[in-house]
Amino acid sequence: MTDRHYGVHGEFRDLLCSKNIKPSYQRLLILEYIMKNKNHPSAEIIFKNISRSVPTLSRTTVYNNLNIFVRKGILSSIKTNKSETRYDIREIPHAHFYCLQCKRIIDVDLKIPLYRKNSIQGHKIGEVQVQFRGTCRNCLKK
Amino acid sequence: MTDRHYGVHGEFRDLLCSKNIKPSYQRLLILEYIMKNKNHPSAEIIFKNISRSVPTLSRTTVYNNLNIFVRKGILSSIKTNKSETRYDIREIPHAHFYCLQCKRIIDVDLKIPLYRKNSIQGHKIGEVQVQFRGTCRNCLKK
DNA sequence: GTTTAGATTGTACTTATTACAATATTGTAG
DNA sequence: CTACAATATTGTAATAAGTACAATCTAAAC
Repeated sequence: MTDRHYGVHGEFRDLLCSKNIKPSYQRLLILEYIMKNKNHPSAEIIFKNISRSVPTLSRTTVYNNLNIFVRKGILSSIKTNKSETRYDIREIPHAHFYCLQCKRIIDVDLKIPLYRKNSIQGHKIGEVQVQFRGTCRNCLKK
Repeated sequence: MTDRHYGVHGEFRDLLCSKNIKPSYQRLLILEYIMKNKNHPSAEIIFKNISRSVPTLSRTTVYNNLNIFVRKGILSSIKTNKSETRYDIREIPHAHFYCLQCKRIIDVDLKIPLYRKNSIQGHKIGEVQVQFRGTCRNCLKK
C-alpha cells in the first residue's frame, strides 16, 4: 500500500503530523472521509463507506482512530437523541441543528459571544456545544 | 400500596394529571426522585435508589416512564461524552456544565436570547441544548 | 364483583462501543 | 538491505445502555 500511501492526501498528512499522529493509511482514509463528506457521519457510516475500497477494514480501527482524533482536537463528537455518536470537524465554532425526522445534522452559524468564554461560574470550559432539535426545512415541506 | 399511594406527592400527582398521565405508584416515585434530587441522574441511578424502597422495581419501568416524561415535556434528556442518558427537569431554560472529571452536570444560567427563537435558517426549533464541557470548580482545586 | 385498560415486571434481544490478544506494518539503526 | 522496536490494524469476545415483548398485576368504572 506504500505506493498509494505516499503523495496522496497531502493536506491531511500534514494535519496529522502537526498533531503528532502517524499518518497511516486507514487513518488518512478515515480523516479524508470526514473532511470531504461534511455530513456528520457515524462510525458505522464511515466504516461502511471506506470498507468498499478497503474490504479488510475493521470497525475497531474506525473507532480507535475517531477516538484519537477527538482526543487530539481534530474532531468533536456530537450526541443526539439517538444512541450513536456522530463526528464533526472541529474548526470555527458553530452550532448544530438536529432533525428529529430525517436525522440530519446541519451546521448553523450563531452570532453570539458564547464561544469566547473560557470559564463560567468558576468552571473551566474546554468546549461548548449548542444543539437545536426539531424539524428541518426539508422535512417541514412534507 | 393504595394507602401510601393516595394523599402523598400531591404536587407531582397534579403535574402528571395535568399532562394526562396516570399517577401510578412507581411513576410517582420516579418523578419525585428526579424532582427532589436535582443532580441530573441516569436511569441506572434512579433504578438503584428507588429499588431500595421498592425491591420489585424493574429497570424497564424506569426506562418506560422516563421516556413518557420526555415525550410529554416534563423532562429533557441530556447526552454527555459518555453513552448513558441523564435526565433533567424541563422548567425555565438553562444550560449545562458537564465536568469531564467528576461527571457532574451543573445547571448554568445563560443570559442570551437563544431560547426564545422558534426557528433558525428555516428549521423549526423544538428544543435548544447548550452544554459546556470541561473541569468544574471543585475538580479545579485538586 | 367483574371487566377492562393500562402499568409493571422479567427475559431476551439489539445496538453502539470497548477490551484485548494476535498479526501486520512502518520507520530507524546497524 | 535486514533486523528490530514501536505502533497500527484486525477480529473476536465482552460490556453497557436501552428496547421489544409477552405475561402478570392493579385500579377504578360499571
